[in-house]
Amino acid sequence: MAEMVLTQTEEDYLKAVFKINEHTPEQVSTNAIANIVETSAASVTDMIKKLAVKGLLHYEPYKGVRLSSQGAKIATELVRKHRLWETFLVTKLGFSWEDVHDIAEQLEHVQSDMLVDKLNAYLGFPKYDPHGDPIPNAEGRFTLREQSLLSRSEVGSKVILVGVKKHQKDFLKHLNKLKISLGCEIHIQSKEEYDSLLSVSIDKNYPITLSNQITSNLFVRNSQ
Amino acid sequence: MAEMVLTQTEEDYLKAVFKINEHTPEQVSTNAIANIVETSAASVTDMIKKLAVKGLLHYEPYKGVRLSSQGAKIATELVRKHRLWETFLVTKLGFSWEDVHDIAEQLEHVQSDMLVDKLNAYLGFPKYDPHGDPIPNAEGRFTLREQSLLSRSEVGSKVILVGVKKHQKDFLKHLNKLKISLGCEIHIQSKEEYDSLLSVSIDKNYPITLSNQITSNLFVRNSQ
DNA sequence: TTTTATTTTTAGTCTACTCTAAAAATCATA
DNA sequence: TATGATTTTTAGAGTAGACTAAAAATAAAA
Repeated sequence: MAEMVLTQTEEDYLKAVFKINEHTPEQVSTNAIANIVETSAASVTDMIKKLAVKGLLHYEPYKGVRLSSQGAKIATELVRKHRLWETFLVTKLGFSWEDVHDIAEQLEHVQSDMLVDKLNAYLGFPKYDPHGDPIPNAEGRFTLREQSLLSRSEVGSKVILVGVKKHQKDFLKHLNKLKISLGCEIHIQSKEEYDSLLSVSIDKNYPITLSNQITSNLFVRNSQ
Repeated sequence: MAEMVLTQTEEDYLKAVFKINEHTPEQVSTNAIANIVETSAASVTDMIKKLAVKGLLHYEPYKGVRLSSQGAKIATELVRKHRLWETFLVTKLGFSWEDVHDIAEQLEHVQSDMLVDKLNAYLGFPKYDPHGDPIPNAEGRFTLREQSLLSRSEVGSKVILVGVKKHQKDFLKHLNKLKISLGCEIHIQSKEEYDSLLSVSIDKNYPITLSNQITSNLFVRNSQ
């Protein structure tokens, strides 16, 4: 299987299928893809037929699609590039984590294996991107880690923020305002059973109150 | 004049006109553009009409085109991005100067003013790229410098290599082999009048002989 | 199980960019 | 200045990707 050259659009479709599959391991529906690539269902049908012919995904009319192994490989490579570029933008250029997505979305389509290798080395072979998402290695394997939601943590425990579930700009900016960033220590002081409000101390500062909308979108691990 | 969003193809055409204009300040012919963007003359006619309607270049049928001030601004910005990225690839990622063109050709189309600003700052506001070409500043102005061709230098003089006229891979690789790189000192030992062969010493090393094909493509300045 | 609602696909069309072939204009040469 | 060569433009058509509207299939509700 030689190197297949895809258009930017084709790559975007493959990545969309991959992204949906991260959450639900079932067949991916036409509409789900249409929502992500922001186009009509009819356009999606056209494109997935084309990609199926190229052998990048398996397609059953009215049933949805699944990535083929080759399609998954390409999609994973795109995720790898996206997350490496996000890491570059934050750690080297000084971008804030809420500003890097759209730029990485463009950079990930640049074609050059040597570029990816050298960028990876330059960044020190990072395992996670600025949002705590794992960066697949050149073979497409992810480094997974123990993680759970802050909303599930026990009162009295101390945890470390290792990732965020949502990547929306306003969510990330809100975290900035609260001085919550990757790697910070969160000490859970108390929990209100009725509405799940959590009183927490961030990096030993004066306690603040977090809603469930926040705590159910923060991935943490135990502070050993 | 609000921010005009152009397709990658439109940007490539503008840059082609700009590039041709660097050498000849006349009207740019349809065929000259076709050669650079590697397409047919008919396609070029279509596209330049479109760009003329958008006010990015002045077009007289059968006479050729000139960039409008707005078109020149966009083309200059592309050159700026291209040369900043080339600088990044060489100085930060460790690429060799003959390998960066194609990658920069892709990177230059990434849209983000903030990215360009931060990249520029990260690189330390470079004035010249890895080939010695001047990097326009945010206002589109170039820093020009005293430079002449090595082939015109006098016997006995010492000069510094500040740029290359050709960017072909094989030419640059040949310079690598000869240990000729930007900033090196060239001492002209002797010159053969008949065929213009130059005997030169690079960085005080044992003299080597350079043909006119080499020396007429190297920009130098006097070693004060 | 039939009816209704939703999802997906087909059909036809549009825009951006490309091409080849032929016509028109310009340039070069006798 | 006429004639041939070259360049440029026009005309017609193809591909990629998108759209809307309508038809077909599936899922949900009565």
